[in-house]
Amino acid sequence: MISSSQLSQTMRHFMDIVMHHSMRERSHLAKTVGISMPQLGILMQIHFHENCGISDISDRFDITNAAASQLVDKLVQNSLIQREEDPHDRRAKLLNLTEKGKEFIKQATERRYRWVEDVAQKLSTQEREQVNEALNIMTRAAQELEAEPL
Amino acid sequence: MISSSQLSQTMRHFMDIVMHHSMRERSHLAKTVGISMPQLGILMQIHFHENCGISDISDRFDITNAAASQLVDKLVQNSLIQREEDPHDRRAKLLNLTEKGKEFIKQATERRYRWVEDVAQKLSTQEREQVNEALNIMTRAAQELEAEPL
DNA sequence: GTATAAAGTTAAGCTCTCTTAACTAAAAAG
DNA sequence: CTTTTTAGTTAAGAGAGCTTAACTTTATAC
Repeated sequence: MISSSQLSQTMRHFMDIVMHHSMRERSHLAKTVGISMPQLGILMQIHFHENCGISDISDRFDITNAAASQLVDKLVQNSLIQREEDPHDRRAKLLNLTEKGKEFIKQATERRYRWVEDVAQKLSTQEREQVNEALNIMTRAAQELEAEPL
Repeated sequence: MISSSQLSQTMRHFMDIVMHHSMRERSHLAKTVGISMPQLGILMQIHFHENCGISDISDRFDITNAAASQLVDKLVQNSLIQREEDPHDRRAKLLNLTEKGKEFIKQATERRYRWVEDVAQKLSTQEREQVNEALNIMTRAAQELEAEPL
């Protein structure tokens, strides 16, 4: 029987590899499209959390509202996101990806997709089955955790 | 039977979550210790590739040798890494973590460890077994891929 | 053995991020 | 209805990263 901490070890190892690879992709991508890493971070945040506001961003990245506002402004000027007034609270803003922004995220994801495809290619049919099931289990667990109160 | 692209989809989804979480941890960590994100990236790179040189870093992050040299210098001044001459090629440098640097990486990993522990906690015994096996398969595949010629 | 290439460093200057401080406007509280 | 929070913006300035350009030192090529 496997312990919870043994599994953590395995996960940690795998995550290290994923992170190491993703970071490279990420900086390379940002560079080719002429967008900075902080801006890319915000773009991803908006991708994950639609209709989020400036404060959500400053919270997430641990920066001031002023900084968040300025970075968001650059993305707006780049037509990657749109910033509209929240009808329910006219102080707040609703940030969302534009079509161009969605296209960008799609391209970004495609890049990583290629690496993932390569990894999947190295597996046997049976292994794929196994891995697929396991990842679904983990994804569900991670999402449940995310949904819990902080 | 599962297709290779179906599996990729699952992997991609999982990776998104891992990335999203890791990025938060990473920037938060960098901030609390007073180190910049680019510097943290280099620290991780040296952690993964011992005895690497300045050029390896400029290649990896797609920056000039000058930039890499300057960033490395800050880490050296911070006693997080050491920079010594390569005895086999006296132009080159061998970059490695100091004890302080290793301790830092350890702490950094511990932080993520906690999240991973939480995810593992949500699984049943049987699921853990399953996930563990699958991650080992993926890790092996990813490492084989990494070892191949670029 | 001279010429060329490679590995790193240093300095000057540009750009970007981020902070503080002062501000506007809307919502909540009293 | 006035006061106080809350959400966000703007401007000025400090600090960090990164680039180009000029340079040193060591290895490689002819």
